[in-house]
Order: sequence, then structure tokens, then C-alpha cells
Amino acid sequence: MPELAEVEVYRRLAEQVVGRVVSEVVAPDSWYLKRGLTAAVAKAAVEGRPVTGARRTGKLLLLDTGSDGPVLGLRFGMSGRLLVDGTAGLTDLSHASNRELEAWDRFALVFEGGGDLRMRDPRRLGGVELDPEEARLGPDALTVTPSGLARALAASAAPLKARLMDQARLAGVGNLAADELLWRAGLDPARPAGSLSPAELRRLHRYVRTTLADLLAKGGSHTGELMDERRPGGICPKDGTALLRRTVGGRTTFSCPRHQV
DNA sequence: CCGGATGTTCACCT
DNA sequence: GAGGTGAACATCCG
Repeated sequence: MPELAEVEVYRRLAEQVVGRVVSEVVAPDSWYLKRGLTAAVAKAAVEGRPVTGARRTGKLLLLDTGSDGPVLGLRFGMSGRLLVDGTAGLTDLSHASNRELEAWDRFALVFEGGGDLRMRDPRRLGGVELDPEEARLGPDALTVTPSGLARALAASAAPLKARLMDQARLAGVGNLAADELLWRAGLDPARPAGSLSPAELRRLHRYVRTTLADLLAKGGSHTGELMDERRPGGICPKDGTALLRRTVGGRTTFSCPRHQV
């Protein structure tokens, strides 16, 4: 589920806990703690500290704990959700069931005075780390500049879609958003990333930003126009051509063989 | 029953 | 070095 749009919704939800003081860290699943983090270390690092900021770069949600405190980095994988005070940031799930089990709660912050922030993740593909290397991520796709995008694609033989989803070069574009924005931009996902003309680069930059903003405004990465056609027999909503289904950059990819060139 | 799914990381090839 | 592939995680759905 979570791509940039979903994580931005989570970030806005997390703003509700800014100003609250962490009374307890609940980390029952050691597998969910990444890069050597342990429950004991996490507790010692943030218990008693206030949450002072809720930021986001790409799909990484960052919680600040004061100028002298660590940063908590939250990743949601494909099935992770955020709940604050028992309320989920997203209830409109594309095809996931609405089954909810507390057994899937992998990490939580409990606050003084009540309330909590929980990560609920059935598949355990997400995780929590302390002081994530934010510099390892490329510029956020929602606000990337033309030159930032050009750098992400520069002189590469890799497929355009693979580069757009490379979080170290451009942060936030997931599989669904990549297909949607390339479809809107009329660009073939398998084109070598370095083969775009200056005009195509400008066009792509415009569609990266507007598509992600649009998906965010509609409430999720599954709200694109291409979503309903991501199935056998799907057709291009623009021209009715049978969509092409293939693997590009290791991920299932749908595109229109007529207008995406 | 089988295959695939909105993500990331890593080992192992070419 | 640059890409590509498959595995792992655990659950649900068609």
C-alpha cells in the first residue's frame, strides 16, 4: 500500500503527536527493528522525550525527538499502516481486506497523558530504525527540481521506470505511481533512462510532480486512472489500446504500446 | 492449490 | 561498475 502518497497521509496523521512526550516504546517484534536497533536501545533513546517533528522524505517517515534526541525512521513496506490514538490514516484500501489484528502491531509509542502511535503491518515488510541515513535518499519526488530529475536519470542504460523507482536517486515513486505517471507523460517505461530528449525530460518532470500531487489529493497511489486496467484484458483509458503487461525493473508493469513511446 | 501483490535489502549472476 | 534476478518477509485474494 504505502507509496509517497500514503506515507504523506501518515505524516499528517503523525503530526497529531507532535508535542507529546513518549512514556513507553513498545517493540515486541525484534525483526521489525533494523540496523542493529534493539527494544532496549529504542526505549533508552526516546522514552521521556517529546516528539518535536513529523517529516517525510520519499516513503520514509521521520519523527524528531528534540534537538538532542534521535530521529526515528519508520518504513511501511507494502502492508504497513499507521494508527494514532486508534485511528488509521487510511481506511480506503484498494483491495486489502479490512481485517485488523492487534497481533500485527509491530511497533508503538505510548504517550504521557494517553494515546499512542502504532505501526500495524501484517507482512512485516516495514521496519523502524534510529537516525536513518537521510542523505541516502534522493530528492523527494513531490518537490524534485528539473535538474534533480535530470541527475536521477543521467546517462543511464537502465530502464526509465527502474531509475524513477531508485530511492537513492529519486525518493517516493513506487510501482503504481511509476506506471501512472509514465502513462500520463506518454513515455515507455523500458526506454533507457538516459535517452530522453530535453523536451521529454521537461515533460516527465511536470508529470512526476503533478501525478504525485494528484494521487495524494485523491488519497492514495491506487487512485490513478490506470489502476482499474491493471489486469488481464486491461485497455488504455486514453485510446482504448490493449495494455502491455511485462516486467520492467523487476516489477510488474502496465503501459500503452500506442501512446507511450 | 497456485500465483501475485503498493517495498527493501542482499546475495549472486552476467 | 552496472544491471538483472531471485529470495526473504506474511497475508490476502482471485
